[in-house]
Amino acid sequence: MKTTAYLFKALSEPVRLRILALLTDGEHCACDLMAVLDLPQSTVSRHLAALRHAGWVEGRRQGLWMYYRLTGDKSPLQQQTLTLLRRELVILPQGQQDHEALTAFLATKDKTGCGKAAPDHQ
Amino acid sequence: MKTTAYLFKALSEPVRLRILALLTDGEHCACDLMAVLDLPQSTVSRHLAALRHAGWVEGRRQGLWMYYRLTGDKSPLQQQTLTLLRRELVILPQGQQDHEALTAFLATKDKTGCGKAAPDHQ
DNA sequence: TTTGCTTATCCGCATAAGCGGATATTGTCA
DNA sequence: TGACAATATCCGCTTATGCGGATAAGCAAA
Repeated sequence: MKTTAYLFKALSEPVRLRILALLTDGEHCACDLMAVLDLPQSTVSRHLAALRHAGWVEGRRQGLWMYYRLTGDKSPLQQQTLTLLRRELVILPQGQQDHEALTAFLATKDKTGCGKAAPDHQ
Repeated sequence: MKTTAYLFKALSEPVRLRILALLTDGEHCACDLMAVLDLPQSTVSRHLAALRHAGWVEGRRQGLWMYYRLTGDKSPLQQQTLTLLRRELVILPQGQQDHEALTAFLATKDKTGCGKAAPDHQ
């Protein structure tokens, strides 16, 4: 019962819901999330840790970058809850805004650096 | 997003999950819940208020007693989440214990009083 | 090894949330 | 009305949680 409560506690923060929504369409590195959420690095990292401890996401290190994605084999409760949540988040304004902000950021992003748009050579 | 988080926050407390589980098979008055949960009246009342504010349960006053039940028309997200949750809670030991404790209490309960077993006339 | 970049953790602080006894409110019945 | 029962709210307290700057740790390339 306590662990079930813990599962939902991880979903009780708007920022964490936004992160889950962003990870719905694949893995992203922490700095991309920072850019979209527009929050300090320590804050984003802390929320990612919370989601990881509750088993919602998992991280993969590749060089300097940490790539996060939704956990592969979740419990049935988690799997099904996530399905519901996904349906909910895509229709929320914030979810749509974040998604657009992410694709916009990725399009202009400097692939060699992180958390910042590509320098403007023009 | 904030309101969705608020929805899940209500589910992030073991006591509140226990209450939801107990209400799964119908409405019960607050004092019955107190007896099963074995918690002070103020604590139970507070958790019931939290569930009510988040829209998970609704109360109906009948004389002195307040009868609580799962909300009739919930949002789709709530409805579906509750379905998942129900499946989870019935297989948890605590959920089964509480359920047994409730039926046992109701069997011996003094129908005219509340929160206490029937006086033993023997 | 040094430098620089990304991420994780630490720190002090502020706010939120839980607790349970005490009190207030609401309703019943004599 | 007064006494009592059930519930809600208030109170002071403690603990949990979030915040963001500062620092530490991990990694790559010079």
